[in-house]
Amino acid sequence: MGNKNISMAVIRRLPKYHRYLGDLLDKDIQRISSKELSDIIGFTASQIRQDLNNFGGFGQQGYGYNVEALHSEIGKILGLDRTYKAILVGAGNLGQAIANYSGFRKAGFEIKALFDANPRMIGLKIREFEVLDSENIEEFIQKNDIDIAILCIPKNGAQELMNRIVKVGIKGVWNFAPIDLEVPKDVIVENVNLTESLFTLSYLMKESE
Amino acid sequence: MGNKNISMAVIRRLPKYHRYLGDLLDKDIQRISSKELSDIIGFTASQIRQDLNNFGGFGQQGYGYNVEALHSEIGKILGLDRTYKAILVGAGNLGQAIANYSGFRKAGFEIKALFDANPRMIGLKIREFEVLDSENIEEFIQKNDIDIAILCIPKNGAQELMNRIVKVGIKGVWNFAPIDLEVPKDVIVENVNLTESLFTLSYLMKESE
DNA sequence: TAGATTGTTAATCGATTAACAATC
DNA sequence: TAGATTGTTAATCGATTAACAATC
Repeated sequence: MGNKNISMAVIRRLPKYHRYLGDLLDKDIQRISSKELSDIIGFTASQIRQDLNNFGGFGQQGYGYNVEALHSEIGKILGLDRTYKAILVGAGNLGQAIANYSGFRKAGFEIKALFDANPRMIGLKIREFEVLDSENIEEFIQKNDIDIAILCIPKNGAQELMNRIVKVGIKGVWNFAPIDLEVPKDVIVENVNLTESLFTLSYLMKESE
Repeated sequence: MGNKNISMAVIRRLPKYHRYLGDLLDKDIQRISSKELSDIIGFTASQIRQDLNNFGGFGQQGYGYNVEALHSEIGKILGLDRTYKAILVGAGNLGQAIANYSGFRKAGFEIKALFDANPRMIGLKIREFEVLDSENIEEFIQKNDIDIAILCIPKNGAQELMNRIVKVGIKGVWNFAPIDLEVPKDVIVENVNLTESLFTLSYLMKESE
């Protein structure tokens, strides 16, 4: 188990630090102060220093932070230095888009297979994958030591599928189904709820009129 | 301009209330107390009552809340009772998935056209849409009174496109490009950053080991 | 009426910001 | 060394939770 209790607010800022530091690296910028980073990322310098100091003293007084070192450290904190084996369930439009999404492999998530319950999808070739029958998902997970499932399925049946795959050892889920899944506490679920995002946009647009 | 200052934390819970109330409605449940809702949605009863009371006294002492009325009220608060005209830019895998996504029309967002800059995409038929040339985007926005743009494009060029469409009156953006866009303060941007979500999953999985 | 549950105020908790001594 | 900027403690701000009078 990891560090002291890091709040969710801090955790969700980490990928942003990583992205901005990557941008700086692309521009061959070698050092940056919390003040300068504040100017481009939009968090206060104080918050940036607090956030980083949850994980270690990465800076140097009078100098600031070394961009490359900090980028690499945050990468490690995010776990980008290891790999996970994943399967994707639900090979519809969204599933195919995610399967084609390359940012994935970069984060160390290797998709090993695509599954679908629809007979018309099974056997189809998508990218390097043949779509497999969801019936056989437990067997595949066990044989191939899969850690993660990406769920791009409708909410109906999602919890049942979840129960099945958790039973055979799935430890993390990237969930695009619009449902809050119940899982044992050692299983991590990260939700991407497009409808909630869209409704938020709707609210804010209404408010800004 | 809308109500008193509602915090982002509250706003992001509203779509969840709406979804759970919709589920209850489907089950023909007519009334619910903040305590019962707390049990299924996972927020405290106190928080639920605080949240709702930002917008009005929708409950009744000794009774609770009428599910149908509350669902409808939150729908109105979210702006689901009006429609917006939208275009989608970037007709790649993700763009096509979004264009096929029906939750959309339900939220009152009507996609009027798909745009792409890639000559090989232009002219393709996707669903009921022919993919149009991004070159002509300003003209289309003005002629058709478009309010919203859905951006499913790479980060390179995203800011430039943003500048162009803001100039001709776009008021909201659902942004899937992994970049924080600069916009005038009366333009709303709602980001969906898949990489940030994935990195968060990566972090949490590492931590739970 | 008695019981239930809201709406709302007050208390607590946690996150953000400010300040500054330490130190490169 | 003098100047800059961190790491960290203290102060502030905001969000969540608790409590309870109002009332259906």
